[in-house]
Amino acid sequence: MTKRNLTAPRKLVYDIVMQADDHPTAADIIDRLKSQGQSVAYATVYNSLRYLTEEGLIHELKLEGKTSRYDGRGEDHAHIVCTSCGRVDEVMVPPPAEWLARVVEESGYELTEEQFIFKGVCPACRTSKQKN
Amino acid sequence: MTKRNLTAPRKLVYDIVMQADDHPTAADIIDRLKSQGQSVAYATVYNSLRYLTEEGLIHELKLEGKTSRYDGRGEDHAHIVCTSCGRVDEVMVPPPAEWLARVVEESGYELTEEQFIFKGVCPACRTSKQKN
DNA sequence: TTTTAAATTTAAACTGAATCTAAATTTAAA
DNA sequence: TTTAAATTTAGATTCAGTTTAAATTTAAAA
Repeated sequence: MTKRNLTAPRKLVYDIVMQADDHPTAADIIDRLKSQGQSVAYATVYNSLRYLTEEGLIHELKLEGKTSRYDGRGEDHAHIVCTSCGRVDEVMVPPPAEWLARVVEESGYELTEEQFIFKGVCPACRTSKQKN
Repeated sequence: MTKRNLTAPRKLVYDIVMQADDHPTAADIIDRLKSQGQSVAYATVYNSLRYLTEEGLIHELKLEGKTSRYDGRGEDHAHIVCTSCGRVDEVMVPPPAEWLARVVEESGYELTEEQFIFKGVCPACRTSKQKN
């Protein structure tokens, strides 16, 4: 009758995401649970990820492809994806508040979320390519 | 032996995207081709969309869900999605160049593309909801 | 406590967007 | 022409994610 919150499987999933220093997919999370000897059903992982995202405990990222990735860092922030090696980095420079204000003004929307994705070539790939 | 460019099916797909004033999915494009009496294979539409995207003639948008949408407007620009009705609007206020410069500086990446997605509640949904 | 009903977890089937394959076709240039 | 590379096609395949219905767990009332 009462909504439950951080149930056991949800906590397991949450801990995996928080411990990760990359941006794991649902499949990654299942793998890591398995290698810890934990068994959580496929659908439960997805349900848990949806729950955790709705609660704002983690963030869902739609970067390349159809697979969502998850990020446990507290504050919302932009990401940058290397188109050459697929590496994902955090962008810790926040967007200017003034720009956001203008977007709200111009669109008439009430903003609830922003998702900023940059794409480019990371330093390592740039040097390894030398030319162009 | 030579790379072909705007082949017949690619042109058909391109025209559909350019004529659209919404952001059609691949399935939308196939429907519109059919209703014009044109027949283009499913895979060809995807191949054409990939080609057109790589050439920079159109833009691929990953908004909600797993389905890509396509946009024929020339300049790259941000989008805003209504979480209530699903409506998608263009955001014509460009991000401050100074912010982008700082992102380049901080990340060390060479930027090739930006994808900015705002989410929120559109004016129509806000008024229809009245409260909160 | 015990009972009850709602919420959650589970395994397995299903969905649907996108990719892959191999064959057929088209095209550019020799 | 002839040839070889590029493209199109239909259909099979993949795979992330959702749905289903049954089993389980839980909170709170009795």
